[in-house]
Amino acid sequence: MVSQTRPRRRADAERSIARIVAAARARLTEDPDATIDAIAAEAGVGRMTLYGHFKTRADLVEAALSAALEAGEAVLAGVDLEGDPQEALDRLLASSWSLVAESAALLEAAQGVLPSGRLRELHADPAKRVEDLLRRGQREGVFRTDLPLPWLVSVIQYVLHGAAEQLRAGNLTEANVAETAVATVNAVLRPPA
Amino acid sequence: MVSQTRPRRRADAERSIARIVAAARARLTEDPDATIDAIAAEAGVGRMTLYGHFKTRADLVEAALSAALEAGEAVLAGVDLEGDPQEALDRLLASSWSLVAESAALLEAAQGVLPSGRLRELHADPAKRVEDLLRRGQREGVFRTDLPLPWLVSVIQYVLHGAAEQLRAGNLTEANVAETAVATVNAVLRPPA
DNA sequence: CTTAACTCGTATATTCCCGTACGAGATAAA
DNA sequence: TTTATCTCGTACGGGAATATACGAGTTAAG
Repeated sequence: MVSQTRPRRRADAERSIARIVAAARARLTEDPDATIDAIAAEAGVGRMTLYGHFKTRADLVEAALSAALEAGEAVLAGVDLEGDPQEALDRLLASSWSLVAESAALLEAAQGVLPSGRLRELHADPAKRVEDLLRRGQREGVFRTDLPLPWLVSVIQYVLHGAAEQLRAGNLTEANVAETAVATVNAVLRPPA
Repeated sequence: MVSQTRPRRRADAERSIARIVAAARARLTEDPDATIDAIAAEAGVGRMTLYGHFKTRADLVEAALSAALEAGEAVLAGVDLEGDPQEALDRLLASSWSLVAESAALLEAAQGVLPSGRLRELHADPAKRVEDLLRRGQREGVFRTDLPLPWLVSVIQYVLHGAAEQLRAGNLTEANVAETAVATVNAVLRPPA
């Protein structure tokens, strides 16, 4: 998964990096412009330690985004995408909606600091998995075919991102946010009358 | 419409202000963190001239947001919202989707610099108009009632904002963006089977 | 135990942006 | 034409954030 360029790395360094990346994911998700200071503080490490592992801000953002996408991949890999596409999508969203929402937020955070090519490259694999499922659903007549596929994928992201936002704002609750998001996505994908 | 605190203001000042506000709307819509320099440059005016009319960044953002919302109000006021709610909404979106998308973007830009109370206050009127239409549609059985009304309003914003974004990215074209956005919104509001 | 790796504080350079001050020149309004 | 307003350049100060430099103390690994 992670590039193993340096064969020797001490255990505490490994731990620090993990905590920094976790902090970056958390912090950047709720504020795309979060300071390096803030991330270091949330990770419980000195700012200089952080710079020891990530020379530039872009490095850190990319690491956070990669970690989130890898986590997403791991979850997606564990979901059964066979059978009825509608139910498969429900399963997928139920188990990964928050991760997808996080990825979308990080993607936005990375928009400015990473070259757009690198961005698309990182995001290609997870997007493709959703895309394939939607395509199969379209073939089987379960999902609408009158709108561009990439648009449908984007709308799913917008909805999940929005759901996370409304949850933070207190307009949705932990109890109903997943249900609401899933119902909305299903409505978007349903073929028109 | 606009407060007339200063009875005497020269015509060229009036013109400058108009150009600055227009530039702010355009610039902030596509980059919420746009620099005052950039806005002044796009307005074709010196930075100091800008400061002559807007003492602080918040003032400028608020002016831009107000202008966009007023423009939206003007358009909304000209749309016939009576009759079948579904068709009324289609009319409304067709004639104002880009303005709503712009307002959403500016709203996001203003999130950090304006007190949230002032923000809600500015946004209350236009939002209410859409909300009323949706409510009427719900009563008449045209729109779904199983999801919270504020959520539906938010989703409309997300979709329109996303459509504008995809248009900028080149994934949608001028020709199909409105149609796509409207179809998506209709799908969201349609009662479930 | 010895070494190399890691942590982390302070200090500093740099950059970017906001906002203010001053003042000279251009222009609209009377 | 006279006057007040407006434009706009240059310059300055402050603040925040990124990134580097140096060095002393701490800790894992052999």
